[in-house]
Amino acid sequence: MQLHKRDVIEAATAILDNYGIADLTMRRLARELDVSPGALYWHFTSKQQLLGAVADRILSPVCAESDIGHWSDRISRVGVRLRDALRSHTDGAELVAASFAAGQSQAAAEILVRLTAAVTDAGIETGQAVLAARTVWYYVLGFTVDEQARLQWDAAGASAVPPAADPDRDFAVGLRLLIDGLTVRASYNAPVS
Amino acid sequence: MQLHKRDVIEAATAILDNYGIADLTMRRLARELDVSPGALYWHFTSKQQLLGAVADRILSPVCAESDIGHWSDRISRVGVRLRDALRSHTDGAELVAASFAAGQSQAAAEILVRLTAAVTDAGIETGQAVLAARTVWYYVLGFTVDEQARLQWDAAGASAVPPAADPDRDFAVGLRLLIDGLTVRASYNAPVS
DNA sequence: ACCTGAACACCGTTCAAGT
DNA sequence: ACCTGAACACCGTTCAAGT
Repeated sequence: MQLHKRDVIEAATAILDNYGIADLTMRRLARELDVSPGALYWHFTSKQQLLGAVADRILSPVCAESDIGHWSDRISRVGVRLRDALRSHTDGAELVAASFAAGQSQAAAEILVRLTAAVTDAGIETGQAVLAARTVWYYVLGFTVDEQARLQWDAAGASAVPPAADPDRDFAVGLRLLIDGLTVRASYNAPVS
Repeated sequence: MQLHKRDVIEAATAILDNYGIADLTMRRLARELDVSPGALYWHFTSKQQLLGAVADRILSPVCAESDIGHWSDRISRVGVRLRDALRSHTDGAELVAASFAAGQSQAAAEILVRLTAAVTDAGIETGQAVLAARTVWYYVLGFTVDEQARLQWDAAGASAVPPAADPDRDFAVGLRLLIDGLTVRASYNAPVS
């Protein structure tokens, strides 16, 4: 049976979900697929590129989402769906953050474009819109990396920091803070009515 | 000559500055200190703990900073000083982000406390203040990780994404966005005058 | 108390050689 | 075109034994 990119990404996602990012190694992945480690390098030029493909798979439900309505609803929706997508895979936020930093996730770039469009519709000028969109991105990724890290602490039996009572509400607080900030910024650029 | 924690942290910082986080390994560090790798485990229980100590060293100038003035100035100042501290070491942001996620940086926790105090002084209730402080933290770390990652791309000769013309100004935009958001949130809690 | 030496169980990546 | 086998140059961590 021939090895295909899709099979590799699927197997990698399975390891991630079941064992976490620390166990997602090229050798372990090859073993799971019953091939030699070198075989993976026929299909991917590096581990980073492979992880980028996994990141794109994780983010695909966010990209598939419709993008209509008021700008603030669009930002909220992307934020919430993004966090959901990350949380549906063990260490999903960490993997996506790493792939984004390495410039290996096309889907991450696409989500940033959509956030930028929503910010622009709020009435922020283009130059600042990209920066504001990134701020939202950093927030969602940072919050979720943190959230998933705390899960590991609990699993490891570290009861020093108790888990948040209502993480969904906590997440919404920061998101609203950003949207409030955008509303203020936009009002400076608004035409005098 | 006896090996002390301080020497180890100093040597680790030197490797970080000169070669980056990828080269900051326990074995490499031991070689540089002319000891066997096992010797490091007498002074530190794990690599994560050692990196946490390096993170604390990187963040120490931020903790030493005075903390007076209007709440918004205090947040700006911590943000700017934090970014400066991270940027004065190769991969500084990545190292601190990792140590924070692992719960190994005491200095990071202290900075978060200071940010929370500033947010509280803005007139935000305690529960939300911690969340808002974290939002600022995620922003500064996310922005700077990104900024330092782009430096590596340039060094590697990837001219696809041109470097930002004025990163200091770009950084200020996101910071002001957050402060504007805090002002709005605070006004809801403000006593009717 | 502090450190060495050596081992254990791994890594990512490359590449001649096979089919 | 696609993959194997084997190597290269590494990792973090542990622990008996030395001083």
